[in-house]
Amino acid sequence: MNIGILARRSGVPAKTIRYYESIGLIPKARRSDGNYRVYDERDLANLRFIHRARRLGFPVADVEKLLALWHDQRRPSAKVRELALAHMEDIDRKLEELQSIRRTLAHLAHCCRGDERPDCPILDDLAHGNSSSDTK
Amino acid sequence: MNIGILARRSGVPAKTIRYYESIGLIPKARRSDGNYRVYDERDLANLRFIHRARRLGFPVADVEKLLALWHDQRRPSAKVRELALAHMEDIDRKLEELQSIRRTLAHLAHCCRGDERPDCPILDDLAHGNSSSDTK
DNA sequence: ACTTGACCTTCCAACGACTGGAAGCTCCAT
DNA sequence: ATGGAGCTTCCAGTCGTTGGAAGGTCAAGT
Repeated sequence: MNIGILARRSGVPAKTIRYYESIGLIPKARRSDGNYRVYDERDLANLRFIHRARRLGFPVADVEKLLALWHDQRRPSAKVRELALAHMEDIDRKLEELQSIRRTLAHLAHCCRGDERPDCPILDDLAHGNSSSDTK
Repeated sequence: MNIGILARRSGVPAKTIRYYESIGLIPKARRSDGNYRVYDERDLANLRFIHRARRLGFPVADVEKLLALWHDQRRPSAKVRELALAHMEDIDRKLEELQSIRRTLAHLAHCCRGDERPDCPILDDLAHGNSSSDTK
C-alpha cells in the first residue's frame, strides 16, 4: 500500500503521515524499489488510532503515550483513564474561558446599535476596560 | 517611558511589544540617544486597547481593524459590531466542538474502570471507532 | 518506444502569536 | 570603575501541520 492509499483509508493526509514519521510518532516505513513508502494493515490500524485520538484533541505527545499503552498488553487501564481525565480538565478550562469571552462579547454586541453612527460601546470597552472585558 | 515600564503598565510583555512593532500593529517607536524605544501615554492607551482585544480572543488581524476603527472618528459602529459578531460565531463553533469532545471523553472515562487490568474502553474506542468518538 | 499524468520523493518555508536565549550595549548608583 | 538592571538585535523554537518547488517513478494509452 502506497502513502496515498493509506492517506485515503486512514483519513490522515499523506503530508501529515510523513510528518508523523519525521517526528517518530510512527516508525520509518519500508521502502519499495522506487523508494516509495510501503504500508500494511497494521500501519493503517495505527494511523486510524492516531487520527481518532487527534480528533479528540489529544496533543501528539499524549497520542504517543496512548499508542504505547495500546500496544502494551499488560497496561493498567488506570493510566489511560488518567490521560483522558487530564485532557478533560484541559478542555474544561478552555470551555470556561470561551464561555466567559462569549458572554462579554454578546453583552457588548447587544449594547451596540450597529448603525452609521460612530459611538460604539464595544470600542469604548476595549479602550477603557470599564466593564465586562476583564474576564480574568 | 521605556519599554519595560510600558510593558508593566499595559500588561503586554516587552518582547511582545517589539513583536507588535515588527509586524506593524503599532508604529515604530521614537528612539532615545542610547537607541532605547521611547513611549508616551498615547502608546500606552493603544497597547491597553490591543491587550483587551487580544484577551477577548480577537486575532491580531482583527485587532488591527478594530484599532483603525477606533482611531477613525467617523466609523460606523456597524462595522465594529460585524467584527464582534463574526468572532462570536467562531467562538460558538469552537464551543460546540469542545463540548462534543468533552461528552465523548466523559462517557469513555466513565466506562473505564481505571484499575490495574488492561481492558480499557477508551483504547477500544480509539482502536475501532465503534461508538461516540465520531464527533463529526 | 514514448509521452502523459498521477503519484511519489526531499527539502525548505510559512502559518499564529508569541517566547527563549545569546551576545552585546546603555544607564545609573555606588 | 564596577556591577547590575534594563535595553538592543537576531536567530531559533513552540505546535501541528500545510504549501510549494524541483525532481524521480509508475502504469496506461498511443
